[in-house]
Amino acid sequence: MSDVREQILQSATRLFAERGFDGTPLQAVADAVGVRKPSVLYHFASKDVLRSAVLDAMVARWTEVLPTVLLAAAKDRFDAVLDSITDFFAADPDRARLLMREALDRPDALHTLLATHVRPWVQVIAAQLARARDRGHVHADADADAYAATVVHLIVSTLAVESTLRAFLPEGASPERLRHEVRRLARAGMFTENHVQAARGAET
Amino acid sequence: MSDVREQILQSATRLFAERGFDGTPLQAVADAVGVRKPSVLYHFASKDVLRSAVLDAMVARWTEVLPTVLLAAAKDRFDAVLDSITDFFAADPDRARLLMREALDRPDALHTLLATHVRPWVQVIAAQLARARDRGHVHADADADAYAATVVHLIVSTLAVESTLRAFLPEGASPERLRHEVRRLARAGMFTENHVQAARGAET
DNA sequence: ACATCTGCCTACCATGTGGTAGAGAAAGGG
DNA sequence: CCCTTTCTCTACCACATGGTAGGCAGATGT
Repeated sequence: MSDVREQILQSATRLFAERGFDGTPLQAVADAVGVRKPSVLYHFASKDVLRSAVLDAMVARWTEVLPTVLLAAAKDRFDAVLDSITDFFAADPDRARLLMREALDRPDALHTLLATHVRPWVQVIAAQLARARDRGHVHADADADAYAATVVHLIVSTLAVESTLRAFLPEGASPERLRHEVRRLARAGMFTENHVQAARGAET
Repeated sequence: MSDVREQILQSATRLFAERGFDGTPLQAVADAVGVRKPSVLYHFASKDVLRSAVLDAMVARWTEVLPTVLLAAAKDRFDAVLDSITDFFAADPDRARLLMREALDRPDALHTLLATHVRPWVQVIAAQLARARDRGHVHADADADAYAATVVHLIVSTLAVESTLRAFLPEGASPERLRHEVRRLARAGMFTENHVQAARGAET
């Protein structure tokens, strides 16, 4: 495909994530790419089409990466699943910000998109927890579906607003502390005391 | 104060939370109140002033409610603190959405605001955890500051995008399951196995 | 009574917005 | 070689936006 089209998608993703859809004029996208506004509208018939394309591109990369997550999950290695999700969004925080913005701007649209493309994979985590619970490794009162949803949301939303959250940490603290604590919370919410250690390096 | 001024603040809060600042023309605020656009600009010199006023009003209510939280914290009742925060944002999800939007739109501005007005209170939670840890009631590897920041963020962000998160739950599941699981995660992240039960109803 | 102030209005303006029309360069295909 | 297709451009449009100017009714203080 055209190189320009790809650049537009890339710049639009960044700008939408940073300033929001309503806060980003097409002119800004055009400027970022180094092209005129009508050229943007040549590749994407309307601003709304561009928005969909940006989202679709992100979902596409997500479903491209997910087999890895699934593979890890198949081995029942909890941390590998957590890492895959974290890495995907940490690799480009625009993704996390974009998702949060969509959740706020168009909850229904994102609800549909998530239910279709992402929910099956989130349920992998839920199933993992349910299996482990049956074996008595985890908290008996855990709600598998809600747990998986909450943990994924916690990872994504924390990465999305990391810079703001640092307001609660001592001056100059590294954001690593937040990410580390998110992992600890996710583990502590799943495994009972005796199995936290075991889960860390190897299997559940 | 003028009744209209109050109504403008109220409508603007709701609209900014729902559609975002950039997605809300002053005309929409005026319409919601049943007044002409210049009247809005009479009470608030510019749209940006209105934005600040909306945020300030929310922070004001927050610091109005917080003595209750502090009181609860003074008694070291963990759940009471959790409840106070949850209730404040659940009472009006616009607050949660507004905060998340600000975190995305103007991270630096919100960072400053939080560091000034909210951080002291979040540290109450951190201190609570630190104290309990010293007594051996909680996970030894917990990062008090990061834990408090993460838990507060988890509560707020979950309420902000609750409707979207339900995409991960079975059709027709109640959002209560999410809120419940958030609580369970917060507890499990703080207390060691033997003390979770104790913390639930009474003291740490 | 008068002047002043408050609060809301109508009318207007400059600018920015998403989007269209249509010309022209470049490249490929017969 | 010419015709068509692809892509980008200039020029433009209708409209919404944040904001201003100034008038006008009613309350208030003297």
